[in-house]
Amino acid sequence: MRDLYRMPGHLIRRMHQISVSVFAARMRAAGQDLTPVQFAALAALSAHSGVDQATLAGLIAYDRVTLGGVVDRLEAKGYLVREVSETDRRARILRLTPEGEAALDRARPVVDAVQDEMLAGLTRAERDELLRLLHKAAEAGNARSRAPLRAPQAERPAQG
Amino acid sequence: MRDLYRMPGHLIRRMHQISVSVFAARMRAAGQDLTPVQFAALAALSAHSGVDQATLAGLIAYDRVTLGGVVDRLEAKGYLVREVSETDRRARILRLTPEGEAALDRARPVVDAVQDEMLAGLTRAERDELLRLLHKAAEAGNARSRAPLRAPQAERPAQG
DNA sequence: CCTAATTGACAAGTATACTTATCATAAGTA
DNA sequence: TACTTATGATAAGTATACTTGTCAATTAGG
Repeated sequence: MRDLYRMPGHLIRRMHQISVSVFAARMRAAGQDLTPVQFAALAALSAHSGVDQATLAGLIAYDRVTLGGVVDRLEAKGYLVREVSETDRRARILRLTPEGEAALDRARPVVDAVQDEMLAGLTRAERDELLRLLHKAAEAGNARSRAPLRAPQAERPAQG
Repeated sequence: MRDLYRMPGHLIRRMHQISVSVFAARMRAAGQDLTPVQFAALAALSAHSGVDQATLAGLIAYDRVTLGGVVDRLEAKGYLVREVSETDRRARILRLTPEGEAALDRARPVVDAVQDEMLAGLTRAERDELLRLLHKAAEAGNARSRAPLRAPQAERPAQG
């Protein structure tokens, strides 16, 4: 069997762990209080205001049940509001509040810095190549995930 | 700000999600019941029998508290035993049972198959390059993780 | 030797990230 | 229209994956 330390699964998990750790550290240093999924939800909601929870989950590739809890916490922070849809009373329509938009704008530069720091060990060319390979592999594996990405086609072309 | 779908953090998370999903599906199909971290713990313990929990956590780059719960569940399954160390009464020495060794041996080929399936969209050359880049980035980011890898130097040379 | 700092393990709390099941509502078909 | 299926949301349960705090035991320094 191949060495644990050479397994794609192990290395992906390590990079995810590093990513989450750097994200938390940078957010904390900036005096902000958003988790990665909370940021993703705010960003997607800003671009697609008025979608329901299930649609938002698809836009950022999260399980609907998981996203329900995330939305709970964002609502508690006053960053978004839930309204019952007028056309489908099962659905909850989500909208950012001005506070939510402000929190998102504050977070954007911090999140950009996180992306650079987590790949600090790679040259620029290597980062580009890693990004290309991850994008290709993630696209190919989308259906194998429990929560496939369901984004507008225009936003996820086949190659980066 | 760069597109969410092009962010390293997002793509890493997606690949992790796909990895975990494929792992669970393959394990289930094989009639086995191990999670990724449980497998990693068994594999590391098989190679380093008799280490304590904190050392095992370092060997697979997990938080000590998290690993405590993992070990609880492996103990409940009868895959390992905990003994108080004779040289340090704070420490719990871990050893695989024959059932644990058997479960590990059954899992190995399944886990190997998972590694291939999660990168199904890439050519062999691309997989090798992705692995190299992930290894390099993970090594560089090790200290930025909350639970750095503390493996014997011989088992993690700088390049794969 | 004695105090201080460290370490191994665990408790409690938070936040994902899933599972299955349930409920209400919608949409489809006969 | 009646029946069936599908869907949006939530509840309950499991398993990470961390945080801080506590306790006991060990080690290091003076």
